[in-house]
Amino acid sequence: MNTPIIVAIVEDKDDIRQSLAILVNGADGFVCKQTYVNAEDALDDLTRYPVDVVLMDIDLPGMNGIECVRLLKPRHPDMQFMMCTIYDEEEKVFEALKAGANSFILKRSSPARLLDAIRELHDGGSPMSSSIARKVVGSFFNVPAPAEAERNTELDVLTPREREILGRLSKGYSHKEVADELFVSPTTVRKHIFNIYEKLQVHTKVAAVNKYLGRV
Amino acid sequence: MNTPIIVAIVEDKDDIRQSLAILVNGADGFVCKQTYVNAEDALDDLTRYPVDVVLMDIDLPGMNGIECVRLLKPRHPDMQFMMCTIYDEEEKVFEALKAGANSFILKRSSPARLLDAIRELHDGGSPMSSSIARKVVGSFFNVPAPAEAERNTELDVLTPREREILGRLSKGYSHKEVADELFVSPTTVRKHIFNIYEKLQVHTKVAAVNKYLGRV
DNA sequence: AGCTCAATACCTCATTTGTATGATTTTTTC
DNA sequence: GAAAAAATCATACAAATGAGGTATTGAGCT
Repeated sequence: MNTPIIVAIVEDKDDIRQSLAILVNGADGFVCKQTYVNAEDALDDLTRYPVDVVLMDIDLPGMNGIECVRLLKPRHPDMQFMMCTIYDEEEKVFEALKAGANSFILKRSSPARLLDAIRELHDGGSPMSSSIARKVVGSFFNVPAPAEAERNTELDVLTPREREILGRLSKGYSHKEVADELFVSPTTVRKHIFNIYEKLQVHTKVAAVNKYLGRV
Repeated sequence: MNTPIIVAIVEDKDDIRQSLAILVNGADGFVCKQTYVNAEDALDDLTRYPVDVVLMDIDLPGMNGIECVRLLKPRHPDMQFMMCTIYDEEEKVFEALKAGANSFILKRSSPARLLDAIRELHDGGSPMSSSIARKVVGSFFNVPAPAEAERNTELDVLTPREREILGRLSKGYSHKEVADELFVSPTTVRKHIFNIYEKLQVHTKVAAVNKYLGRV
């Protein structure tokens, strides 16, 4: 390794901060000489002496980690911020990303994964714990978030064919359009739809589609 | 051991497809019995026989992988799609995620990383190669709420009354039910709905509701 | 004072849809 | 191989819907 990646750590809990520092310093290609127990100290010091990567705890006494990033990022756009948190709270994730954080990982990640992540971050990537990535992807693109295992079990009572038809109804297709696309008679489609209504306990397309898209 | 994760592979190149299948089947807790050389076959078969996780190549002959996801995802919201690609092209990433893809990894990922990713995906995460995550994060605050802004402008052409009525349609109400609730005649409601259709350029309730709920 | 637009309301017509009943053929499952 | 489930199609009727046009009222703007 030629020049090592210079890392700073902002974390109020002594044991975690020291473990992280030991981990980073013990690994080849990484150096951590700057650690801070609060955001105010970090802000002051990192403004003057920037580093490559900052591991930033979110929940800090006084100013929180997100606010600290918001202030530091504009001053040193090249400095990469990796938010470290215990919980993948949705709001915090977005707030942090908007503030300019580049990466977001859960503290329960393995040491090896953490070091990988630091390197990826330094190389221009945005490593994220996958559960956090799900939130980002889901909300940003308005994708129906299935996530939970206990989602619409109601739809399980539908047959594959019924789901197929319902999928097309959800796009605003008429009976006839569905029939044409599936190469069956409109009567058949209507029969299927009728069966779907019975199973889902609804009486209109919109209501059925709402259930289908989990909008109930 | 618990139930294995059922995986399907859509990939036109024989060697890659077979390697992937061997990798998946060779690992503990994974099973892959369904592989497809094109999107059309996958679409047809997976509609009827859904699996847990689909590894989807983007560049396929005929229909591409993104289009395939767009069609399959609404039918089986629980099915998880992992896009596999060689390049991290920005547009494709967004397009795929908007289409409903849950995960996005580069083909050069290691076998171990791939298997990890499949498991994380199945557990509700959205594993992404960090270079791809960077693009997602980047656009996150570059373009402040693009989807919402776009959706809103479309709905802005509607009058408050029209939005009120559309909101009730989105709950599956009939003309008459809306009329009763708003204390106006059904004819009026129909006129409003007609105007809404004209403004939103649609011809059915479901299509209008889709626009209203930003599911276009 | 004149203009525009939203909201209200009615009429007509053709089409779509929801409901019901019944039947045949595949496919799945036991 | 029999039973159950799914998919197919037909006919029929009443209600809901989509597409046109027309008209009155009141609010807001110039």
